[in-house]
Amino acid sequence: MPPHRTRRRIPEATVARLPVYLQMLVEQAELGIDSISSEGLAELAGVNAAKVRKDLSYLGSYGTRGVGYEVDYLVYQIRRELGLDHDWPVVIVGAGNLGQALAGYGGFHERGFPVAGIVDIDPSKVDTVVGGARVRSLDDLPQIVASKGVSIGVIATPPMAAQAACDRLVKAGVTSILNFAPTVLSVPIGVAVRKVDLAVELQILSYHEQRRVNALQSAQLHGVAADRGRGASA
Amino acid sequence: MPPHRTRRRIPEATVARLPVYLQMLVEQAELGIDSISSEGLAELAGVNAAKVRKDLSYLGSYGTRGVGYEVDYLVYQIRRELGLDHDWPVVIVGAGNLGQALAGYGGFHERGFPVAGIVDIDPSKVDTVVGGARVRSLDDLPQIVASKGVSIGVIATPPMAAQAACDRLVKAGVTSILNFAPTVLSVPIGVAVRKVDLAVELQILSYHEQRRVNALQSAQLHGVAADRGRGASA
DNA sequence: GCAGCTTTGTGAAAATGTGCACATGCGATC
DNA sequence: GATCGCATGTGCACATTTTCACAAAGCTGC
Repeated sequence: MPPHRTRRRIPEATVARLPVYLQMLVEQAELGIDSISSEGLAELAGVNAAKVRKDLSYLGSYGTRGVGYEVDYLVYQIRRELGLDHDWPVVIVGAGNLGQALAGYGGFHERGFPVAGIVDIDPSKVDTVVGGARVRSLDDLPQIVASKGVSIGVIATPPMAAQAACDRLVKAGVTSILNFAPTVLSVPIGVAVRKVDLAVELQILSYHEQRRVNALQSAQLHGVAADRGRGASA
Repeated sequence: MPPHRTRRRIPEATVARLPVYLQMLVEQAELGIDSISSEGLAELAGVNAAKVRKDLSYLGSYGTRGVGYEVDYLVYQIRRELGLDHDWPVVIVGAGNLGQALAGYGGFHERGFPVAGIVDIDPSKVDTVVGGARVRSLDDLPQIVASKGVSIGVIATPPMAAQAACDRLVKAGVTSILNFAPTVLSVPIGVAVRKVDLAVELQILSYHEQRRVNALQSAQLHGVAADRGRGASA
């Protein structure tokens, strides 16, 4: 048997939930729990138990019927599947408000994504120290990426500069990008991009607030009491 | 006809894309463009043209066949549907790294979400000034929410404190929550929650990096040249 | 007013994701 | 070592989302 066969592809929706399971499992492990049922994990993760079982079944049959899953082993398997059995250094482009907060955010290193460097195009920011890291010039990007083996870049620039930052990251050899700028990036095929847009999140909430208001008005008009709204959505 | 009939429900996937369209449309408007086709908008937003048309069709028939959509009018309609025809003040709980960055991030106010206040439980942080706002005590939360008409809360606390922060927000009358802590919040029915977990985003990218590596190894083993990887995903 | 070109709006099909329900298999107990 | 209870793993039906393909409709020029 080959040491690591390329397994059947895992559905994207499942990939997005695995990190949440992982988080919960690690917490349980720290509490000394060594076995957990799909139902227990489902409750912690805020999803349906059947979904947990189906998700985990993509990894293989790692549960024991009548018992549940061994926490440590599951942690190991999810980590392996997500490629978290080693660190992935990241480089941050943009040392503004957000970039500095990210660089100073301990959670990155703690969860396997040490900050290999933070760069900015503005010479007045270069050599200042934020979150324990010295800001370096954008021109040092290729050198940082190559020497530290970085494959993930984080864009925390103003929107206008995001595409340029992206291009330089890609040219330097980065193959995955986390984009905080409210911009659609264009990248060559083979480069993965994920976008986090804080304003978009708020606007989605705004939509739900708006509906709530409309529903209330409508209920008053028609003398109805209901509006169950929407429950929590992870 | 009532002034604003409660329209057919818009699919969640569409709601999540409308803010992106809006962003692109506003940019086009600023460039002086006053008409755009579904194909043009699709390219800007990084999606498929059919999807744009279907998404917009949930708002109503606001396009002109053979011509396209009038940018200004579409901006108006999307804004109205998302409830962005007025501001939604937000309150931030947690004045750590992230909370401070969020308070100082101009994009919120600019896009209709002024920061009505930032609170922290730590007395040593209270009364310090971050991003132009004075940090206030967590105990002032009800007063801030009531006086400023806040309905959206942002949680930027450490994970351990997130559920407590959430409970206090809900008790103060907040009905939508944006959670940056890596925790699953439990809220009463009718309260909307969205979660942004930076580490989760990185872990999803890690999965794709991992697959890339596996695919490369596998290709080498079998003498194959391919690995088209995954293109950009918004 | 009609022909031709363009682009919307939308049924219908395909793909993806979710949740139920239950057969299967494992451990415990006697 | 046979029986029982319990939780996994999965087939299947249903729901949601995406994509295709095309008729309907508007604008232009003759």
